[in-house]
Amino acid sequence: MVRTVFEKPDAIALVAEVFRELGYEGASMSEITARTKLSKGSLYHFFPGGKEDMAAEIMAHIDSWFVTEMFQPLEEGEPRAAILNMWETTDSYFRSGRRVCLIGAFALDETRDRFSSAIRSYFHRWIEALAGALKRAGLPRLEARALAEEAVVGIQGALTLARALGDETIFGRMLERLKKRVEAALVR
Amino acid sequence: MVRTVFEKPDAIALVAEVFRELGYEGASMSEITARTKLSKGSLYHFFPGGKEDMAAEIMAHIDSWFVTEMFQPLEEGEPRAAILNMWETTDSYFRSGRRVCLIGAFALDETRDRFSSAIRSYFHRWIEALAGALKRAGLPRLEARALAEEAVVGIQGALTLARALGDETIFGRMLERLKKRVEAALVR
DNA sequence: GTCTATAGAGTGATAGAC
DNA sequence: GTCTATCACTCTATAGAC
Repeated sequence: MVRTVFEKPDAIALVAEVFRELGYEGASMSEITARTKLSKGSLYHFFPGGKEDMAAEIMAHIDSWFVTEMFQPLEEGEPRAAILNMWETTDSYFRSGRRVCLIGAFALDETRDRFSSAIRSYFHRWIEALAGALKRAGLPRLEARALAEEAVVGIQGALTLARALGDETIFGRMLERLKKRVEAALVR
Repeated sequence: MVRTVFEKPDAIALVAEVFRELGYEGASMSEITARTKLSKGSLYHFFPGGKEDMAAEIMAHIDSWFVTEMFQPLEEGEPRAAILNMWETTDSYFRSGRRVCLIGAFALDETRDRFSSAIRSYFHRWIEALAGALKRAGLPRLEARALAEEAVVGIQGALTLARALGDETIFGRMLERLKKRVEAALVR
């Protein structure tokens, strides 16, 4: 018997891609074992709470990645640099629109009630962090809030339409528009 | 025995609400029978192809509703009036953000491949119809395209965030912003 | 030998089809 | 209601690290 040893972070990343492609309900345990090559034994070893546990750990992992790479820089760093970093991070994380937002997808289907507080806090923090950076960069509070909301809405909407249209270019165009709008507001 | 006679359009509307709330995978046949009060016999009478047939018929029904109420007016009617009608229709159809876009939700999960051409054509026609109306209202072709794309992206993004944040106000704010932006472009 | 991680057959429940 | 397939999940056996 060949024994392949996995680490939990690897397991989280592998399972995350399956949820990302199939959604929570669509990702059956047998599909997860087939696609990840992790046996049920391994999966239940890493995630004793089963499927719900997997989804919760994956969301926590995504959330903490965004906190480190995007939210904390926006909250604490030099605002203009942090905002520029946000556009780049967003583009590369979502692979220019080819990768869906798992948390956004969970917000729309049956899963939403189970994970509602994690979903809410992720989007809330993103909007607040960006609004804070825009305010520190010189925008009035209300304008900063509105622009931040618009940016996160635009990113989510572009991800939906990129999938819906099978269009690889719409996400980049939308990001570019949002970036221009933010820059125009900051030089005024 | 009380025999309630349903018509197919009623069945479509009833089942649609279940899909809207639970997603395709989340809506099990037993949940559908429980929530719609339609027996399995009735369901298979109306939808011989089962669940997939239901989803296809529902999407076709939604699509044709949008064609009549929104796309054709945009394509053929007086453009400014049709655009104003679009904002109102959008707000009321999505119940100010409390109702999800079923076609957008289907675009994100496992369902996407099964219905990809219906999903693609719905969003494509929406963007093209709006872009056409904006062009007829006087905008240059490229600006009309960009603004139309931005509007549909914004609507989808706002629907996602309304769900994600449990916020009833974000959808209205976003619609208002999009409307203002379109009006500003048209008076320029 | 002990212990932990893995493999995967086996469980009852429930799915969708008819 | 009945059917079979598949669901999420359990459990035992065992491979490999020490």
